[in-house]
Amino acid sequence: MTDELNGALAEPQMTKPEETPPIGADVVTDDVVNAVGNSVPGKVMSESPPDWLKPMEEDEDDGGDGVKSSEWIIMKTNDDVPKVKRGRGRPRKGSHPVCPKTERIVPPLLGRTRSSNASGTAIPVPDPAHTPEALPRNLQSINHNPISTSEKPRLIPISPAGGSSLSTTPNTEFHSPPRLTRVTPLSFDTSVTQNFVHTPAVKLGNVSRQSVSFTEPARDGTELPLQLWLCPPMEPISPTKTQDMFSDQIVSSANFPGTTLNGSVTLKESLPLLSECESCGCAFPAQKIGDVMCYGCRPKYKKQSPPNIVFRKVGQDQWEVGKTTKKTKKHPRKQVLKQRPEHKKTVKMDFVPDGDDDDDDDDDDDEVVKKRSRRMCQQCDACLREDDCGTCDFCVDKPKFGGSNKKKQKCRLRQCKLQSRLHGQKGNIVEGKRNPSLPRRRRDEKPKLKRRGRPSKKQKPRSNPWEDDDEVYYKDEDDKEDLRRYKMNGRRKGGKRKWKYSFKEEEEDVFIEAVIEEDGASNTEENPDILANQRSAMVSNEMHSNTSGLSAQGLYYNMSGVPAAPYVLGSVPLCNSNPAPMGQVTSSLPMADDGTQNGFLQIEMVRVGSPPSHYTEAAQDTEQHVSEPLQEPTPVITHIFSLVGGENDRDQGLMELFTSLGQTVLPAHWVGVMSKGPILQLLQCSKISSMADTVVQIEKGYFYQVSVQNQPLLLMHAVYSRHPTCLESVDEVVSLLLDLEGLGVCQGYQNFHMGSPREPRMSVRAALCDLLIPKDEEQCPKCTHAVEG
DNA sequence: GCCAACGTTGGC
DNA sequence: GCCAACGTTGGC
Repeated sequence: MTDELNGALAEPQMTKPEETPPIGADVVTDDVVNAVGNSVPGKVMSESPPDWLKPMEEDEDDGGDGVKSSEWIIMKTNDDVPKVKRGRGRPRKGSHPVCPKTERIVPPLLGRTRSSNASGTAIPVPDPAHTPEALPRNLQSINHNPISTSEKPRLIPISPAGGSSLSTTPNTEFHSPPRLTRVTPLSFDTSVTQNFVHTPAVKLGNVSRQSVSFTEPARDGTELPLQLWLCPPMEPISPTKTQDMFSDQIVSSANFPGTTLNGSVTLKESLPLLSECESCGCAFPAQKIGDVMCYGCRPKYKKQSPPNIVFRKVGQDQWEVGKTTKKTKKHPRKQVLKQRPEHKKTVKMDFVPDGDDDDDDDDDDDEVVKKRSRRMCQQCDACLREDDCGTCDFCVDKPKFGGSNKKKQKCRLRQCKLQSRLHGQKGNIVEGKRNPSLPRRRRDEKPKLKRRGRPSKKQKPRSNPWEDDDEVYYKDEDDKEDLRRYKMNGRRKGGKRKWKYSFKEEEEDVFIEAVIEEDGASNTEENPDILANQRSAMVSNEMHSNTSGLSAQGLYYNMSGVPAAPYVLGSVPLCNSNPAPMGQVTSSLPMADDGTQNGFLQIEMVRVGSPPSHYTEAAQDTEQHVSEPLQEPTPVITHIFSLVGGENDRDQGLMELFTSLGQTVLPAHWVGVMSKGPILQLLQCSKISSMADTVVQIEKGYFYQVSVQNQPLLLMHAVYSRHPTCLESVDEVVSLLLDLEGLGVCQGYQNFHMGSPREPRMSVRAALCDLLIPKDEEQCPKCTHAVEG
């Protein structure tokens, strides 16, 4: 996934459509000689495979299992006071005590779901807000077939020779990131939930963009398009309520450490819901006022299962149930209650002495007890996720996905966001209060006889960590080249700016979270409490079912501006897990090029249906920390503001037009982007728009070009005749956009002569396809004739 | 400091 | 014994 992003980002600069090779997994090319010459590429792009070609809905097991009682174990201290302590060891699936699993994700045909229905005596206490019934959307489509999930995992179909993971093969569908099926652990605000109906990604997520033809924007009964239309670009729809919630340090209701949209960012403000554990000193996500201990240290009296084990002390730390006592091999004092009633009545205690315990190694025990849970906050959606994505590098490394198990790491989508976040702040946390998820060898720790970790051997040179992904995802040289180009942008050798990507998933959206780290030159970094070196961008998902154009293009447009220097302004939502090119755009934010903000990227993720926020001030604040607002579900839109200077690409006229467009209410979901060239691009970012794949590029001299799915609209197209040759004013631009909104994309025709009968039949287009046709038509005359011919 | 690699551990 | 993945190590 990341690599696909990389590839999308790797485009060094904006190119004209005819120069842009088709990008997308659902695109096939046909070597049809183009008779028009230069104005039309020699390849005809086809539409995405129709829905009937796509794989069946992914499987899902019952998903109804709840907390395992063994996860919460009865502790006994020397005082004979039973305590409840969370079990050590690898967290078992479906065992989260706070937020019982309600759904799970199974990568299509990839996810192997381990049995998670082990008997447990604890009765999960489902949060009503977490139950599927509370979901604002229908979960029927994401129910999984338990039969299928019991199958052994299938190997990831490697891209065929000569084809990259981006290329179009039916198998690439199987690479598609899993559609999120898990219920967000966040508390649903009813009003907010209702607002989600504005989100096309939610309501119409599975609707093929090509099959949706709207004669009016709000066919689904929501007022989304109108509302968005009325929402000026200067006011991105952003949860002001969230801002208010974070405006002070009062922990309100969210379960998650949210991110603040506020400008000033201190450590606590950047993680406004983090509190400091009184027990271990670690930062932890407070759930309510008064939470003083982290999840691991907090007693779980309310959650404990009824005791069903009789303990008998047989040693200093050994507690026995039944006949045998199995001592731990390596860590006699680091024992975990292990309930295996069926065959081994062995109990190992997760022994956490209380304050009166005479064990002089309390600290060790505490540390050990938390070891296994250090990496999990147990509350974020990543921790709650139970299935591997099957596509990240760690998943690919897994043997079940055909990997070599070198990395032995958890799926990226399942890696705790909080811990990841804290990890990024460890430098700002004073010693002694650092995050316990960050293991550190003690100075006085004796080296073990047998060294762990990587053996001291010469490794093959590895330029950077992404190289591994390179090997995984990019099977042809073109893609590798893309990746290399991305690397140049993404992680400069000079070290001034570095991009890090992590996966993020919320609701049906799976994102790549891009974090830019400034290695210097940031005065905000001098403040240890300011996390100015991290700026998050919710970039995109759908790395595998990337589409022909706009998804990648949108990515490119946005991200390329960061290291390169265009003026990337506006919100470009990048798609959700549905195979649509783009997500939903609610607004755009043109910003003046401010030299004082040189070098910063500012990004804000905006939710559809949320009240608008006011950007004017925030945009001026270079310390604004923006990232995923975990406290609310359904992130759909991001704002990416590049403040990088770009004098070379400055074109006064285009900039003026760009600025004017930013001050104008453009037709819904159209976003202006200034890119290198300079080229002013107008993107239709709504995936449900018939113009989802359409880009209008205005170059110097205001000449413009329309491209659809990376193919230029032929100059003979009637659209050009209806508008002036140059779009010099906002009115002309808007007029064009409105005109385009009345059009749809030609669906092409199915070529029944292609491939074997077993292969999916792809739609292709005639060489001179009109691309844009009236909405009520499916094919342009050329494609119609091609069928008849 | 990051991270690939891998020993190791817990769950099953 | 297998699997998942945590924690550690050392190369870079």
